[in-house]
Amino acid sequence: MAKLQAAKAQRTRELIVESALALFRERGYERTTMRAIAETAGVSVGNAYYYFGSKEELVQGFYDQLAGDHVAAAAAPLAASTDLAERLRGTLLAWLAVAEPYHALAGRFFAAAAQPGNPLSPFSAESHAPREAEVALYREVIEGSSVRVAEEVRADLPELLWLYHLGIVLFWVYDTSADLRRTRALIDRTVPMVERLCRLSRLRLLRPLARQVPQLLAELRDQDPRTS
Amino acid sequence: MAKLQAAKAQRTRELIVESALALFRERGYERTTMRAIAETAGVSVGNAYYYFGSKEELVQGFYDQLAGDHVAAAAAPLAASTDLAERLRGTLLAWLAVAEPYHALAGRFFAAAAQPGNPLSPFSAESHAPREAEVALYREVIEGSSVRVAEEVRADLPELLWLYHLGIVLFWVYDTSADLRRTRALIDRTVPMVERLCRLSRLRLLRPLARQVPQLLAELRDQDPRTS
DNA sequence: ACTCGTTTTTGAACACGTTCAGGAGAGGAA
DNA sequence: TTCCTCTCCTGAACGTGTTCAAAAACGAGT
Repeated sequence: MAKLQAAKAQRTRELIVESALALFRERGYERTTMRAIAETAGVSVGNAYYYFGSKEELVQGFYDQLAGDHVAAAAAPLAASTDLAERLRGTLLAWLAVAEPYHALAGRFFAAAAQPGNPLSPFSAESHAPREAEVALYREVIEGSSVRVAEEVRADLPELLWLYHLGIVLFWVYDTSADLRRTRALIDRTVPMVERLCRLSRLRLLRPLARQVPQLLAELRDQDPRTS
Repeated sequence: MAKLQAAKAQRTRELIVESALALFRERGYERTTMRAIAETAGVSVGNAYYYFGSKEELVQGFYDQLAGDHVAAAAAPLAASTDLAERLRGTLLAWLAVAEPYHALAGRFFAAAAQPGNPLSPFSAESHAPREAEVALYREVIEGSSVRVAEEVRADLPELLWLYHLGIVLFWVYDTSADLRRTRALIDRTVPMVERLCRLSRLRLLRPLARQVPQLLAELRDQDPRTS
């Protein structure tokens, strides 16, 4: 059966990503060699390149894993409350916990992602899967809450929250404060603002503004070459 | 005389930077090898490494040259008007013209600079010289204008304008529109806003806000490891 | 069981950034 | 001139990311 072979290939692939991430965490990105990754995974260098086009492409595997871990870690806070602010805060803090071991690597990864057209960009076609996972998570954050948002923004709100999440991540990348105090402060300060914005979106006064949101998003989407 | 030797060394140094930049423009950063740079400059690879610690350090030379060219190119518009908006616009457009040949490289350079702690960051100690040249240029933009700004921000305004300049540059890096139409539009749209802010800074009503500016700048300065 | 095409794996080879032990040359002191 | 020292320069060698031709493993059809 072809199933068995495919499963073994999948396992090899995972083994390589796992080895890479472990070594990255241990020694950092630059000081981890492809030879070391291959050896740790018990495969040849060439085999690693069969699955991943480059060393940087291994980071894509990191994104996938991180998104998965985030969804799993957010389950507890999401089960605990229907208050939008609490759900949002819990989800962001869950990400912080999950990403913590990679904080030292984040600068290197972010720098690569910052390059226009780089596949590691969270907006790239290559990042489609983890991006959709995150957006779906934020959809869950909203839909499981007691807040009702304006019709005009409902469809786009999950994506907007994900962009907000990206903003927090950007701050986190540069945050060298002990125990990420400054990032936590940013979350605590901004989550209530976001929640209030969601609530107020239904106010008649703000409807015209709300109506502009999808347009703005559409315009932004035209700028980068993301497929989805 | 030691002067002669030093002059020759300086010339070699320049030769290497010039060769590097020419090749970077021609083939891009990655596809330019240190061997090619050395050969074009007529020196050995080791000699290039005598002057520059790494390939990336050559980019520092690019910053220096760019800042110098920018100051030179801004002289004409600065001589032509005392209107702050025109002076600012002229200075920004001069930068656009000077930087144009490097637009394709900018993404790569920016990505490196985005890495926390990277010497290529415009805020780093290593970028001190070009940063000061740019800040001085914006001081000239203000002081040669007819606008009088509030006492509270006068000292910091050149640096603030430089930060505004950096914002434009960031946009420019990602701008793929024909003839940089979108960046030009951004300049045209924001220059009047900046000018108005400068004028209004003397309004009694805005003084308390103006007073917070130096504090905010000081706080920001604490965040990054820049020396000056 | 044999064959054939496909997927997976190997490891040597290559190109490039970087290092280093040492050589060449200039300037100053005797 | 001769010697010393310091700056400038050389090119071979090393480590690392990446490629590639060939082998091995696998699955399906006969």
